Amino acid sequence: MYMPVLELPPVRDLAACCAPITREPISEDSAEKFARSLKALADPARLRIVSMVAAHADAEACVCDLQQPLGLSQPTVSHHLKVLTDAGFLSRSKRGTWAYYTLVPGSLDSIAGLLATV
Amino acid sequence: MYMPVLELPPVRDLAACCAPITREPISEDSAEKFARSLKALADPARLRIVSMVAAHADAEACVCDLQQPLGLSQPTVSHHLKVLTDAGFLSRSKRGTWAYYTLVPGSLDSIAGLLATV
DNA sequence: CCGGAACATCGATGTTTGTCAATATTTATG
DNA sequence: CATAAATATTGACAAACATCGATGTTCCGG
Repeated sequence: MYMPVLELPPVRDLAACCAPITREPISEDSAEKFARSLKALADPARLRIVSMVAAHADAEACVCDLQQPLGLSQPTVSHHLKVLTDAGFLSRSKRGTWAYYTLVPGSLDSIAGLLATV
Repeated sequence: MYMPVLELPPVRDLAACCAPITREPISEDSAEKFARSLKALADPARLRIVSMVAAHADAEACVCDLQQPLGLSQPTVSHHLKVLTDAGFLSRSKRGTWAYYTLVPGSLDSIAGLLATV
């Protein structure tokens, strides 16, 4: 009594050069999303903004606070703040004529955590 | 290459809107370097490459291994591998006609660690 | 209600980047 | 040495991006 031979899946030619896969790599979709988050951080001005916000008491800063040390125009600073906010790293609250930006708690950590799983 | 505006505006009135600084934000230089590293990772194809390399037995893969699942041309895959290698995330070793890429141990972790200090 | 202050949005511009086709380079093999 | 295979490099091009000046918008004080 013997088992029927199982048909082999249409595997690609593994013979030549490469080691087998030991686990699934991240999906195309996850890569896309993760890349979007990293892109939001991958700019010197934006990294400094995040750092400056974190360096403030209350982890809070307004545009007027950032413009001069960054050496960038006000529209450019606003642009970067929007990118960081859209990506979920900062949140905006307006009080009077000022707009205060604060770090979203855990947002940086979650990126750091994702890096470990890549 | 375009330069940000260099001239510093006259000292602004600090009185008005903002909380004091509790620690020094990262330097312009560190921001520049860190951004370069993040930029190298901030691309869907490159994240998938890193993941695919890590997913291989021996954490090693050759170009031929990556091209088809990525759905990109061979020159494009080589380009991404070069970016990741120059940034210190992958290392290359050639054996015969094949080029094997492996993860540089700790390189991802060090980026994750830097994120915490921003 | 008017002027000014803080910030956002828009439009334009030069730069960087991701991609591919074509070509060069390197290595093994006949 | 000639050929083929795997990879790298080059050149070109369109899309994305960072930046700024000009302009809109919102809010406060007189």
